[in-house]
Amino acid sequence: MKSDTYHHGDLRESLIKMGLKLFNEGGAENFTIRKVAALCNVSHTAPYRHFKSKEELFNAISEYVFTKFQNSLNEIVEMYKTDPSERIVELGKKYVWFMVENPDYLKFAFLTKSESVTVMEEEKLKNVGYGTFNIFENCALDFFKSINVKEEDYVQDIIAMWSMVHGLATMLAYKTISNEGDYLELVEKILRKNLNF
Amino acid sequence: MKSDTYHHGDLRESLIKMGLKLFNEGGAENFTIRKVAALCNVSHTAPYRHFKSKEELFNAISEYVFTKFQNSLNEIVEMYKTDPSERIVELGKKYVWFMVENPDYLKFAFLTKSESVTVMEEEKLKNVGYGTFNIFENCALDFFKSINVKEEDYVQDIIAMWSMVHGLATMLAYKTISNEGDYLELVEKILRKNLNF
DNA sequence: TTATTTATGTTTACACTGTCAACATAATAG
DNA sequence: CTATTATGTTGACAGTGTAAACATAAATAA
Repeated sequence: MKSDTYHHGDLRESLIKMGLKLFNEGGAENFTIRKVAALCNVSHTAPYRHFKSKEELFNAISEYVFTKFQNSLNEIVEMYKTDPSERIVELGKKYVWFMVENPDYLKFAFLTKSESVTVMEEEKLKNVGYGTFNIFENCALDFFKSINVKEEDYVQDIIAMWSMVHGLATMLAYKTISNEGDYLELVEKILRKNLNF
Repeated sequence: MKSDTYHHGDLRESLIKMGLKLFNEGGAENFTIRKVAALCNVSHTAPYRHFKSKEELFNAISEYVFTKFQNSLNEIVEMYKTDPSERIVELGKKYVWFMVENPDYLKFAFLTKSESVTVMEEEKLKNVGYGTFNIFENCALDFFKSINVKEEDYVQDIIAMWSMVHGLATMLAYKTISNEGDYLELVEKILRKNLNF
């Protein structure tokens, strides 16, 4: 695929991966179009043939990361297909695990500059947000059907459950609470106790 | 206090407030030392007499914001001194309210670039994080004493409760879930139901 | 095949950024 | 009053995002 020729061969993909690498290594400040280009052995304006702006590259990376995240969650969904309650716990654990193990991925994909994206981009970001939320939502609905819960409480219960998972994940990832030791055990205990299993 | 003289009079304070203003208006990209200086009617290097670097100004703003946040929470703590359970709910509501109403404050104070701060600064950031957590923790302990909860479950229960509050707050602030309508009512319902009142 | 269009990359240029060094002025201490 | 210190300004520099003009390879039409 790659060659020593004038053309790179797969620059778009490389830019995304090198951009992510820079991000993970040195944070947002290290994420520079010119550095990304240099890492791809390409002139500093070459990226503009593939992305209209730094922000567009950023959004592409965001999409790339979120796809990975969602795939990771969907693996769990498949794996525990036959056990709705176990699935909820494992999904929560996976969610927390991914955030803790990839804090930079999410720091930038989830939280950074959602205020400076255009309306369309914002819509897309919201969707990836909804994406992971929806995966959980569907599993939660399955779970609720498997036990006895009043229909009208579905939405609030789902929000409550996911809030806890999401809150745990962000606090652990950002070290608001310590994540030394076996944090997954902590997560599991908390989920089992509070999700009424 | 202010004057038309060579010296500004209260530049440090002004830099913090104008920096915050820029941040809230246009996000991180709008937060530029030179713009902050311009807003204070001062040359573009004047800020360096008060802050060693952009990051130091950033941290000062962070501290300023978090102090406000904590004061806001402590008001609730005082107000509901005699009612431990009500206090928990109101504290959670205030937390969510502050995050939703000031998403940019927190987006930058809470989440941005915790990877690029020095060890000492990181320690400080963690402390402000612990700060709000501790306010809640103390109230939660009061509450647990007022009802019957096994001692050994304190820690996990507190984490669970606060995870939900924090998760709700971030999801609402970042619009992962819609915050149209009366979101505080939603928060209150969820808290009351899940905090076993 | 050859010729032309399109996709992809490079060079150059510009305004803007953070920050340093040298200098200027005001406030304060002796 | 004078010297020191705190605070501000000017000018410079390397690094940034990005637009314009140019170059080359690849794809397509003839």
